Amino acid sequence: MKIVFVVDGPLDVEATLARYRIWVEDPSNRLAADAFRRLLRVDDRLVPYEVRWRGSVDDGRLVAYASGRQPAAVVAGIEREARRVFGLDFDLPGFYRFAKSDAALAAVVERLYGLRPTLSPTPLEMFVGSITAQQVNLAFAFALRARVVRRYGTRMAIGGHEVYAFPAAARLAQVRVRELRALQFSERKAEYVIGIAREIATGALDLDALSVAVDREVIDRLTAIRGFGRWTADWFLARCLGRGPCCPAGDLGVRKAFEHYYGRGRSLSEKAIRRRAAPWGEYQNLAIHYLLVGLRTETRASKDRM
DNA sequence: AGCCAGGCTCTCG
DNA sequence: CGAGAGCATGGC
Repeated sequence: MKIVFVVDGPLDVEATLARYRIWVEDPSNRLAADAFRRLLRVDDRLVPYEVRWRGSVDDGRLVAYASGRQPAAVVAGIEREARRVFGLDFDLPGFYRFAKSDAALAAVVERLYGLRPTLSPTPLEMFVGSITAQQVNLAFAFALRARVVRRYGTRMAIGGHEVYAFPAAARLAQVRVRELRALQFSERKAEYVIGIAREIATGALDLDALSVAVDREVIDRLTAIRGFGRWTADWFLARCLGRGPCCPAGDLGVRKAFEHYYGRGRSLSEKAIRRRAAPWGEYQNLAIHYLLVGLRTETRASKDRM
């Protein structure tokens, strides 16, 4: 089975997928030099696939491969996940035209041409990632999540490369708090992870309904769940649903980015950040991603020079 | 050693 | 309500 993707607008694959290299390795999203590998979960089946890329930033093509013939549901599932991981549904050309009106954005956009946000392949991965990332440093957060994947996920091999399926909600719903404590989760985070897994497994949280709900409803629905605050809801809108007009203004990284690009070294309040981002409308999500990566790569570049 | 990490809940005034 | 403590651990 083979799916060819025509990319609308520029795509810098290395920059877009860099997040899979920077911190701890993600066992369910394996990035090698030549391909991205993952397992698609369809009902009770796991289907290995890989995505390769060729061409330039401005004229790139992606091709997804799975073995043999596959039913339509599998083909559609792989296509959907790949589009998410590579950020293919973002309107980069429109954003670039818009970014010219803002000096800070214009400069960052030029330097990071072809960068796209990566969307979480599934909501559960996003939720578990968010819970682990609450309050602690990101390296530790990714390590925690990777432990969950290795402990409760299903291991398979794709062309000699080890890949884990992210654990199903039903599996995580059965986990005991003390098991996660052994993986160095705090009592609270263990409860949150098991709680959201149960909400999904039982259908109490309707993911299909959530994916089409308006932003305000998504925020209200998610923040009603224990362990889910505004920060988690905002990032879910941005990095799972791919909504344009969202602004995780409480995020530490976002606050640092606004301080750097718009505060002349002075920090902005969460309210002030929302006020500043609101006029960006549909492009808030993209703009904030560029500012975050912009600051991170700027810092890194200046460190390398020293 | 001590403070801070891409927060959230719970309690108290 | 808004502020403040507590959470658990790793890195500097």
